Amino acid sequence: MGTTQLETVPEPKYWHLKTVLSDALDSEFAVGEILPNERELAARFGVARATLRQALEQLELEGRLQRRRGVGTTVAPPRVGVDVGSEAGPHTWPGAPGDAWHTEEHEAAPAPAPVARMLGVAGDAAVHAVRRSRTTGGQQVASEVLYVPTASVPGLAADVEEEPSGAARARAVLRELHRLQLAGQDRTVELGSARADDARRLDRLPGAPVLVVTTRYLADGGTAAVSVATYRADTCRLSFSDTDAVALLAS
Amino acid sequence: MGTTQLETVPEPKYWHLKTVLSDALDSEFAVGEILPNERELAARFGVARATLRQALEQLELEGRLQRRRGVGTTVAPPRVGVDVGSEAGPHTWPGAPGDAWHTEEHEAAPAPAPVARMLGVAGDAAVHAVRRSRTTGGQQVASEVLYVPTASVPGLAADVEEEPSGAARARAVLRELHRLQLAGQDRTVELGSARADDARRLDRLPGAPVLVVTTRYLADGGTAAVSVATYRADTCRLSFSDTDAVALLAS
DNA sequence: GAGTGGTCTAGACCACTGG
DNA sequence: CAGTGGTCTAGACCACTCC
Repeated sequence: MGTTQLETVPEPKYWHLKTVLSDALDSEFAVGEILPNERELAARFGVARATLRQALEQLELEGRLQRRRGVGTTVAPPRVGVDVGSEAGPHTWPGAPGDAWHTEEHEAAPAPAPVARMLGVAGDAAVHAVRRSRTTGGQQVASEVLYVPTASVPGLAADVEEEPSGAARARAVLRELHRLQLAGQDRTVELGSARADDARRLDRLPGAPVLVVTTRYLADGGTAAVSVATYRADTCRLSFSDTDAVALLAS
Repeated sequence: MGTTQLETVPEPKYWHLKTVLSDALDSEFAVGEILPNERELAARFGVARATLRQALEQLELEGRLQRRRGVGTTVAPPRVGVDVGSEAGPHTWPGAPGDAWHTEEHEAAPAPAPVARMLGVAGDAAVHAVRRSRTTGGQQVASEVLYVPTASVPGLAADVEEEPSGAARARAVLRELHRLQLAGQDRTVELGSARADDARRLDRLPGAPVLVVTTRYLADGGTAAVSVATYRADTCRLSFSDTDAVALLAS
């Protein structure tokens, strides 16, 4: 037979396409530049649009491309590193002076089931939900909800609920939380997909990939609060530098 | 007009389908159970198979489902938490006694460009590449390559290169690395897609979503080694517990 | 060989952005 | 309004697993 190669694993078209595009991105395009539209790219490579889109999806997942409906596909800047491990020194409460977040909203509502379990409260018990957001370089990169059981803020004046501004109520909850002695914290990171509300806030479509950082704040031998922060997975690189290392690099 | 609802945002079919399936998964299926095949599910919901697949993809990304070619779609167990922050106590070298990894292979080759930059070596300079793997509950969850510049292991006997067993060579490199004083480390986490070789090792298809953990090991005021570990994003939840917190919870 | 998920096609229409 | 990416369809064939 005339077979010149033993094709042990026939590479899918979209996979090959991805590497070709990736190389082209490195050599022929500048950050922010607009690519030809999908119909033209598909024609140029001789594939169906769906196949081309499969390759673009991968590249977007890797943070190489940014696609926006009605606009086009652009070359994405390198991912930004966002500090998660030592925002304002280790072992500080959220909302401590100098942290990277903007306090936005407050609501009293039941926590999601897994969070309620971590807090050790009933699934239908109302807790304080403080929403915060984080921006880097003018871009919104994360959206967070901090769940604080009422038991963690016993001194909170009842009349703050009357306060019309959500941000003011939120700050009051944080202030009260800071009275507790923080004993430690405990973080997990996992992949998720953006719910509709987070997606809107992060300027993405529902289902967009996000990195979910769940932090448990420990005090008094129990869990005093839990925060769930969702970061844009396409544009962010989470950084967990330990403080010794940071000092060392700076020196 | 007779419009009963203001449809501000018409929900895509696959998105609605996802929530329906997600609820069904919670209430009607047990972990490990096999779902009806894609053609039947599509018919049952009255959508094209591609649309059904879009919903399944999302659920797989969230770790709710597991799909295997030639076998079927099964309900996935909850994600396993894998400790990344304090494997064998903080500030220990990789390969220290008691860590969670299995040392497998060694190769002398140039490091990828970004790693070479971090190490401060030329892009084409050969470095030691030590491959390790990590399993949890019989399942391979991560695959790692540790890059060690020759300058970090000056005492390494030249004749280890003759050693036929890759694992033995790898262990020799680690042993020599442990002679250095570890000053600190610095970690980042980002989303990536599995390259062909990692995909095979992790029993996934190329392009599968992975969490890439890059660790920089600092010694002597510089970067002594860099490790790049890829974790299965569908089955893993990375945990960065600080040691105080662990002690507190155990007590 | 039968049945599964994975890839691919060629088309259509929709939602959104911008001039 | 024209042009973009996002959704959806109905079909085909392929690669893989297991009996």
